[in-house]
Amino acid sequence: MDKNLIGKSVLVVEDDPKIRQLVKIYLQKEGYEVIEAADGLEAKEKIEQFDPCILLLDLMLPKISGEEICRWVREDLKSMMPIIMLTAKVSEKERIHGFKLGADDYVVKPFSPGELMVRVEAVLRRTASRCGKLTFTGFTIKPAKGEAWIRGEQLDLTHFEFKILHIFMQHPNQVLSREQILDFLYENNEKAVSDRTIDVHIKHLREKIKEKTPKNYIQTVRGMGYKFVAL
Amino acid sequence: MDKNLIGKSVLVVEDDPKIRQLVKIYLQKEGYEVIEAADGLEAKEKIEQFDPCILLLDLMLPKISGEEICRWVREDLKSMMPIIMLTAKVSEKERIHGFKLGADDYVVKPFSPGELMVRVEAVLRRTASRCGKLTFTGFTIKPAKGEAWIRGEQLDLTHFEFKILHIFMQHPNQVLSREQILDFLYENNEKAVSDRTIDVHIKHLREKIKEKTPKNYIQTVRGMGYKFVAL
DNA sequence: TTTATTTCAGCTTAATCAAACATTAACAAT
DNA sequence: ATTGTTAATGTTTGATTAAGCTGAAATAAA
Repeated sequence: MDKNLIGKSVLVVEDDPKIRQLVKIYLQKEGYEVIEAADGLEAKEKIEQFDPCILLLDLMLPKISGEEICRWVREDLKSMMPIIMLTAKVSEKERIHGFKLGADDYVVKPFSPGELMVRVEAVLRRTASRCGKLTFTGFTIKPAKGEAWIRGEQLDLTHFEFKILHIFMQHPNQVLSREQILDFLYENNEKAVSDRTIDVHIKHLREKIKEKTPKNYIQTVRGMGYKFVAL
Repeated sequence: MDKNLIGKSVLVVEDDPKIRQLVKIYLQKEGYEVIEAADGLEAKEKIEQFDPCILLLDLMLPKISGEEICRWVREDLKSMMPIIMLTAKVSEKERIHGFKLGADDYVVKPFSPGELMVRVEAVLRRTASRCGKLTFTGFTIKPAKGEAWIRGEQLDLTHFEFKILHIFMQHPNQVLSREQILDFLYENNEKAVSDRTIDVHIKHLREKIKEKTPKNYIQTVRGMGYKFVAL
C-alpha cells in the first residue's frame, strides 16, 4: 500500500460520471476524502493504493463486476472494509446474494444523496470497531499491522514509539501521565522503568513526526504529562 | 498425460498467430507456462497431453469450434478446468450460451491484454477451491498435495516450511507473530517449541525461495513477527 | 540409515534506558 | 521589570538489553 489517507475516506466505484460527481460532492460536504473509480479494474487499483475507509460499489461495472470486487476484497485482501452496494436491482434474492458476498448495506438506485449519507454514517458507526484502523488529525494507525501514517506518509516507528502513538490516538486531546503511558507500554507491569525514559521516547516520536510535518502534535503539560492534540 | 506442468499453466487456443503471441508474452510475464494451439484439433491434443490449469479459448476456430471444445472438455473429459472464452460476438444471447456450455468467463475482442490478465487471475482465484490451489504474487500452492511453486518453478519444501508458506498465503500483507505461526504448525498446541525455531524455519524457507528469485517476500517486522508481501 | 526438526551459542544490529547536562517555565525576591 | 531559584522537561550520550540471524550440533522422525 503506497499511501494512506487521512481521516475518513471513501472510494466511489460507479461508471456513470454524473452519479459519481453527485455522490462525491455530498460526501465532501460531510468532510470525507473522496476517491473515484469508473470501472472494476480501476477500483482494484485504487483500493490497493489507498485502502479507503469505506467502499461505495456499483454492481454493474465495466471490466470487473461489483460482485467480483466485493469477493476480492473479502477473500483475497481479507479485508473487513465496509462495503455499501449501489444497484438498480431490487429483488430480495439479489439483496441476499449481496449480503452473502459480504456487503454491509444496500442502496437501491435511484437513491437520494441524503439517504446515502445516512447509510454511510450508519455503516461506519456499525463497523468502526472491526476496521482495524484508527484515525485522528491526519494520523492513521493499524494496531494489528503495526503501521502508522501521517497525512499519507508512512512513519517508521519502533515498537514503543508505535505504542505511545497508539495510546495517544486512543485518548486524543487528553493529558496522559508518564505513569499511564508506562502502564500501556508494559501491560502487566513486569518492569520498573524510570519516568524519564518516556521523555526520550517522546523525543524520538516527535522527531520522526517532525520529519514529515513541522507541526507539533505532542504537547507537554508541565507537571502532568503529555497531550496529543489536533492542529 | 506425458508431462506434468509446474505451477500455473495456460493453453491459448487461437488461430490468429498475432493475438496468440501477444497473449503469450503477457502471460509469461506473469509467470504462466504457456502452451499454444492454432485450431480445435490441436487444442484437444494439447489438453490431453498437458492438462493445463486454464483454457483461453477462441470461439471461431478451424476444424473444431470453440463451443465443441468446451462441450468436449466438460462432457467427455468431465473436467472442471477453468475456461475463458475469447470472442468477437457480443450479444447477451451468445454470452449466455457460452456460460451454458460451461465457460467461466467471457472476454470480448478486441480486448486489452491487461484486462485479460485480470480476468485470468480472477477466474483462477474463483475456481481455486475446486482446483485446490492458492496463489499470491507468483506463488502457487496446493495445500492438499503439499506442493508449492514460485513463478512456475517448483519449491522443494519440508512439511513445516510448506505450512509456513501456507499460512503466509492465507494472510498476505499481514504481520504474523511467531506465536500465530506456531499455533498453525501445531494446530492443537501439543508441543511447546521455542520461538527461535520459527526463525530457523523462516531462514530455510527464505533460502529456498532465494534459490528461485532474488526478491525477499518474507519481511521481518521487529518486535512483531513476519510479513509475507507482494513485490 | 537419512532427513527433518529443534535447540543452542555466538554474533550483529537495533532498541531501550538512565545518567549527565542543558534548557525552559514558574514564580519568588529584589 | 529583572534577577535568581527551583523543579520539570529536553537533549545527548554511551551502556545495557533485546531481537533476530546463523551455523552447527543434538534430537526426533521417517
